[in-house]
Amino acid sequence: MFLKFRQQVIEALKEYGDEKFLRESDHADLSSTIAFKISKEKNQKPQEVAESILENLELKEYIGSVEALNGYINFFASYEFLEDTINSIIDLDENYGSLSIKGNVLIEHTSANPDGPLHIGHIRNSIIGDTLARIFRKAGYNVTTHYYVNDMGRQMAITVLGVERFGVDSSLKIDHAVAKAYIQMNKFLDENPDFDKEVGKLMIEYEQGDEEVVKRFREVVNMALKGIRETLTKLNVRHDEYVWESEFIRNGYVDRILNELDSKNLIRKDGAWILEIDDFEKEIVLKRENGTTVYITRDVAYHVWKSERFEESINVLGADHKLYGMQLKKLLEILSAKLPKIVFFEFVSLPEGSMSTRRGKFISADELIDKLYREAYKIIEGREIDEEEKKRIAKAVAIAALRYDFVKIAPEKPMTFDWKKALGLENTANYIQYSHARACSILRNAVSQGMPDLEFIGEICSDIERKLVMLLSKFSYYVLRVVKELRPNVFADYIMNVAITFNEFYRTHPVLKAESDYRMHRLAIVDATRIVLRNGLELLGIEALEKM
RNA sequence: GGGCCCGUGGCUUAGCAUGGAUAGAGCGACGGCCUUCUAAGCCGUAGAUCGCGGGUUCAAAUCCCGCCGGGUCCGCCA
Repeated sequence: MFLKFRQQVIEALKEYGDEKFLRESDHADLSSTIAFKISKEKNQKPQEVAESILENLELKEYIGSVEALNGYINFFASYEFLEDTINSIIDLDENYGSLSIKGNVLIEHTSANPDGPLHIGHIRNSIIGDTLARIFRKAGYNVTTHYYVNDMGRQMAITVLGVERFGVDSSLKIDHAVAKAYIQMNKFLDENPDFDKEVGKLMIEYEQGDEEVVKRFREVVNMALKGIRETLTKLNVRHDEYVWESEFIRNGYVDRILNELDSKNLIRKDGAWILEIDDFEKEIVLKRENGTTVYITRDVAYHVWKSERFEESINVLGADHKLYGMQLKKLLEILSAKLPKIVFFEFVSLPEGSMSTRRGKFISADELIDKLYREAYKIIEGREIDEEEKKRIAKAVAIAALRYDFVKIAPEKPMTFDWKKALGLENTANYIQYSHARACSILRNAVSQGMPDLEFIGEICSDIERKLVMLLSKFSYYVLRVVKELRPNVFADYIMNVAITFNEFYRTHPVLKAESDYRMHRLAIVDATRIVLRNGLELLGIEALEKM
């Protein structure tokens, strides 16, 4: 709805309606700074320019009033806008906030090596990727999500050998058991450098598609994947497909792109196959001297494959892959394939330094989820709710806290993990869930008292109610911002603001005890807020609990 | 050494793209609020040289240059 208001403001401003000068502000529902710009060109005072623009404005139905103040042109929404906002939220219900942008988009995220469990760095990727996928769907896109399984690397050969040599510890969750074998095998390799030959041999055999070896890889990769998938499910993260990189060797795409590059005379073959392009600072190896391909070769093939099937694609990658991302795009450009948009996020590190699966230095997502669950359970332990319900709530609260803590931080900010902060449950996500539960509670009580019709009345809105309704109107505006900016944190922030403003309303505006018109009016606001919070939490992959 | 990213109250952080009206929020601290729709809540108070220095501008957290601190990349690794 806010987008409609915004559109009307742009139209009203006519030749001055450049979006670049529109600002959200505390002083107005929308304001334009265009007068500052023009005053410079015309050598007039901003306020005078603003006033003269004001005189020629053509107001639309959703613009209630306009003022020129300190050089700003301030727009205020009309009662009609407020009423249409509340009515459309209640009418559209779970569809409120949707947009109708069309397009097929592929979102690839997480894609952690199947050599152990997901750790808290991986899940930053998962949470950003999954939230983007949800928001893109809300925006109208046809979204497919992929987990790209790196089954071909050196680390996988080591993992396979590790599992075979040391077995899997059945007392552990399967992916943790795989990591244990992987760590042991790395240690073994450090102590027995000769054994490295075996690793190389296995890699070659796997790439050549040796049936027996493929079976061995599949078994181990699937073990890790099974555990990883369980973790992702707990996090409410689902991938439509798991795409194995070896697939692109087997289906001919790797050969295809190598031939294409070769036919352009871009490959120097001196043992290894090396890409020759002048404008790049580093040479890129595409095939090792032993004939096996490297990661980027298969990944380029995968992206060419993507490019043939999807209109757009988005990758979520750690910031350590920035140079890699440029190399990948460069190659795709040469091959005339569509380029992915890449969302980079900075590292999650531990106070003592960065994480490493190989060295066994990481905090697993499972461990964090487990500890959060126990914290959440402690809070409701003593309450009179049945046991199953308690567990369900504790689980939802734990995942909410976890997802929100990650999604709220702008991707480009580095994070340092801190147990004490991570386990604090009396803030952020739970506050939003709590606000939603509160709204539900009011509505439940209203129903039990015989619910009247809901009827929002623009004229009787208090300042706080008005502020809340304006905020509710901005849902799709923020959906659109995330789609354009690929920064899901701005949506997380928006939902938090709705919750904060709702609580401000809750405190100062009795609903059930209010008199006739006010009661209906406020119940409509509560219901609309409930819908916005619920739809918003859904986009964040957080369960909107009705009771807490 | 070169590239990229980050640096905003004690802590975490929004705002930076597109310069503009008092730098917004949460945690923590301190003081208060449960005979009133869920206290996982609410109210109040204290707390900021927006890393440092220059520049552009009527106006800079925001743009430009230099520097400092932290991270990261620069593999026939993935």
